[in-house]
Amino acid sequence: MVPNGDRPILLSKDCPVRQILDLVRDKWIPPVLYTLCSGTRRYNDFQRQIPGVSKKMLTQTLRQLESDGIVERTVYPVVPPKVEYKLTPFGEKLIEPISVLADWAWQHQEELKLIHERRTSLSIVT
Amino acid sequence: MVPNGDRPILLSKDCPVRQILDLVRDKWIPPVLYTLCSGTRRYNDFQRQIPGVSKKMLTQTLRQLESDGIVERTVYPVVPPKVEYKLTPFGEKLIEPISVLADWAWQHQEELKLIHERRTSLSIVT
DNA sequence: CGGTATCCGCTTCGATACTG
DNA sequence: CAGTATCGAAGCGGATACCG
Repeated sequence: MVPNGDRPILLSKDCPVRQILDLVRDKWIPPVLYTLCSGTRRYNDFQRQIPGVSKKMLTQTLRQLESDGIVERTVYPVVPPKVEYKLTPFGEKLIEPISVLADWAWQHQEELKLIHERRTSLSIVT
Repeated sequence: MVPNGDRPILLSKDCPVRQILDLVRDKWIPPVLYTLCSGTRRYNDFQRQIPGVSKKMLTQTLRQLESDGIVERTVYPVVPPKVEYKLTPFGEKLIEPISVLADWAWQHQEELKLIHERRTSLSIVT
């Protein structure tokens, strides 16, 4: 982030920082990754553990992560259908830096709480 | 991120992780913070250094960051107008974890590049 | 120079209904 | 159980014009 050295700009589509931020920008990707941290999950597990996610968005997110090589999808040919999702090795590596962000957030939750409260109180006025 | 211990869920609005992710989700916040890393900046500096940002979004982003206590805005009563922006102490602290994310992205740019290329080639097909 | 104001397209996302 | 299909509202964000 800090412009040490002579790295290219953060803003072009070719910039890796831009690319990882784009991953995080996806509303449901962090919740899904979080759910997958502790192991293999089934479709319904996500629906129960992630409050407010619709089937549409859940499927869309899982498909995206699958085609990104972050999540592996396994279909068992049984009735009723059984589908399992788990992190790929790359997916597990991706957890690391996000964890750092998460840890920092927990350590500074008081400041973040202030920001959030100020934002919501403003949006009520407007 | 990793659900070690018995931390509350990442998904509620009260969760600090959710809150910092919401900051990063804002399209123009990372570019603006990046620009501010190396010191005080004026309005026009952002417009020149951040390709593609409109005045509307730039102003909106700066106002947001100001009311969040992340950026400090100083107006000099001169003609022509002169306005300076800089990070607050909290803003500078906020740079740390994002830097970690950025460093990770640079170290894994090959994998990220693959993801990005796959995504864009798919969107052309669709 | 450093903004506001307005219009509007486009994506995002939630709700609902249906399926193998 | 694990999806797919369709619709429509909301709002993000770009373009343009104007202002103190």
